[in-house]
Amino acid sequence: MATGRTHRPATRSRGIPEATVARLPLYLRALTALSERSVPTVSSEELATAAGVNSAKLRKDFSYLGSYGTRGVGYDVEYLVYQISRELGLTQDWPVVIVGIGNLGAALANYGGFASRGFRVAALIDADPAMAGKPVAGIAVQHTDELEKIIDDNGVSIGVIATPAGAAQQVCDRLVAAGITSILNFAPTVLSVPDGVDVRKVDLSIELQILAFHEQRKAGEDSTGHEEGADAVPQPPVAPHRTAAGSPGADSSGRQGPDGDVPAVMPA
Amino acid sequence: MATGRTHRPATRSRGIPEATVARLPLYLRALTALSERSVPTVSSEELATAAGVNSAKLRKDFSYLGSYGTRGVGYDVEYLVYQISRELGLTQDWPVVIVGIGNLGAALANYGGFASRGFRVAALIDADPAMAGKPVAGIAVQHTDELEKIIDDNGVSIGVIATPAGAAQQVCDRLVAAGITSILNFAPTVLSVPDGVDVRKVDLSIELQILAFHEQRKAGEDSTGHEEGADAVPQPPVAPHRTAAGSPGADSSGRQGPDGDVPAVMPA
DNA sequence: ATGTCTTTGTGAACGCGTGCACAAAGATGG
DNA sequence: CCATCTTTGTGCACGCGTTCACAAAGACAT
Repeated sequence: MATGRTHRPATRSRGIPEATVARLPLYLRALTALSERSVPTVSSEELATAAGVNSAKLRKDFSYLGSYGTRGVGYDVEYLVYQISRELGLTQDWPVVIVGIGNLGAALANYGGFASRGFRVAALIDADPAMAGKPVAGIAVQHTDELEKIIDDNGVSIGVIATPAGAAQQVCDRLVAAGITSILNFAPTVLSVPDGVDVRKVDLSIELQILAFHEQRKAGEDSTGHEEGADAVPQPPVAPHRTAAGSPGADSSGRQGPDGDVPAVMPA
Repeated sequence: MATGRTHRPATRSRGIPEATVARLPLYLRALTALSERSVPTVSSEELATAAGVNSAKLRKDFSYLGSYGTRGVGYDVEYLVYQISRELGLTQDWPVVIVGIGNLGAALANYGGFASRGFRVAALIDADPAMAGKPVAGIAVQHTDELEKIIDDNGVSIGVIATPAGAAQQVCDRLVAAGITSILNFAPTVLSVPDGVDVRKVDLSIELQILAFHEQRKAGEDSTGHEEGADAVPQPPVAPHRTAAGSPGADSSGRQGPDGDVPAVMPA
C-alpha cells in the first residue's frame, strides 16, 4: 500500500465507507473497458472478476450508491459508468498543480492517466530558477514564487508534491495557505496539515519494504522457523541506563544501517 | 491509498498483522532520522508523533516484534532500527528489476529511495530495441528478450512493472515464470498471478480520484446536501429489456464520459 | 398468467484493527 | 530499602469491513 489518508480517521463521508470509495475507481476502470467493447450489461460476478474483487463486496459497494442493477440481468454499463463518475466527482474538471519537477515530477506530468479522467495539469512548479520556462510535457515550468498566484488564478484545489523530502512540508504549508485542500504526496515525509485538508501519500520505498518482508518470510519458512544464528550481532539494549545522553552512535559503527545479512538472536 | 495486496487475503504473516507490517517502514524512517541526530532513546509518544500515528497503536505494533522497550525510559533508537530492519528483511540485499523504461520507469531508476534501503537496481528492461544499450541512471537498458536470463543470473525475486497497461499482464507472466515472487505494479491493470506471488500496486490515477471524491464532498456540503438539479441527464436504465444485445452506446453519444458538470437527479 | 431461472440487494455473523485505560516494570531520588 | 514517577505492554471493548447466505425482484419461457 502506498497510501493512507492522514486526517479524517474514518469519516464515512456521505454514507459511503472509505473502503468503498477506494474501490470505486477500480470498478470505473473495468466498466470503462467494457464500455469500449460496447458491452451493454454486466453481472456483479463478471465485473468483480474484472476488478479483482469479491462479487459480494462489489454488490455491497454499489448498494451504497443506490439500486442501480436489474435483478436477473445485471448492471447497465453506461449508466453505471456515469453514476460512479458522478459520485467520484469526475464529471467536473479538476485543475492540478505539480510541485517539484525532477525525474518523478516530469514523469507525473507526462502520465496519461491524469488527463484521461478529468484531471488537468494546470501548472508545473519548481524551485530551481534554471527550470523556469523550460517546457515539460508541453507545459512551461514556473517558479515557486508564482505558486500562490497560480493556484488563485486557476482555482486549483488539488496539489501534487514531488519534491525532495526536505522541501515537502514547506511546500505543503504554502499550498494549504494558498487554498489547496487536497494533496497527493510523493515525498517520503509525514506531512502535517490543518483539519479539512486531505493528504494521501504514495511512497515507493515503503511498498518495496513491505514486499521484502513477505519475500523474506517466503524464503525462510522452510528453515528453523526464522533465524538460527547464536552470535548476537547488533547488541541488545543492555539496560540503557540513560548514559549521559551523549555517546552518539555508541558502538554501532557505520550509520547507514548494520547491513550485511548477519543473523541475529531473538533477545527474548 | 495506492496499494493493496492482491492475493493472500489477510494471512497474518508470522503473527505480525498486515496493518502493522505496513507501518514498520514508517517507524523505521522516523527512527533513522532520530539516529542521524544521535538521539539515543525515544518514547512511544515522541516516535508516534514523528511517524504520524497514535502512540497506543505504535506500542501495540512493537509488541508484535517483542519487548524491545524499557519502561520508564522508552526505546533504544539504534537497537530498534536494527530490529525493524531485520524484521522487514532489510539486512539483506534485494536485487530488483524494473521493466518498462518510459518516463515513470526512468524516474524509478533514478529514485534514491530505492538504493537507500537495501534495494539494488539489478537491471532495467524495455521492449523497445532502440532503448537497448542506452544508459539510464547509470545502467544500460537491456531488451526484454534477456528477461529470463537476467533474473536467473542475478537471483532477482522482486520485479517492478512500469509498462503501459496493455503489456503489464504479459510481462507479469514472464516475470513469474522466470521465478519472480514479488511484484510492484505501476500499470493501471489488475494483474492475475498464481498463489505464492505477492503483488502490490501503485495507481496514481486512483489516488487522485479518491481525492476528487472528498474534494467534491467538501465543496458541496453547504448546498442542499448534494445535487439539486431536476433534469435527468444521463438516462436511467429504463428497464434494459435485454435489447438484442446490440445497440452499442445506445443513446449515450460520446464515449469518453458525459463530462461537463451537468447536475444529475438521484434516481430513487 | 404462471412457473422457473437468474441475479441483485441486504441482514447477520465474524474477524481484524483501533483506541482506551490500567497494571506491571523499571528508573530515579532520598 | 522504600517511595515516587515515568513509560511500556496489553486486556478489553468497540466499530468498520468482509463474507456468507438467502429472500425478493425481475426476466424469460410456455
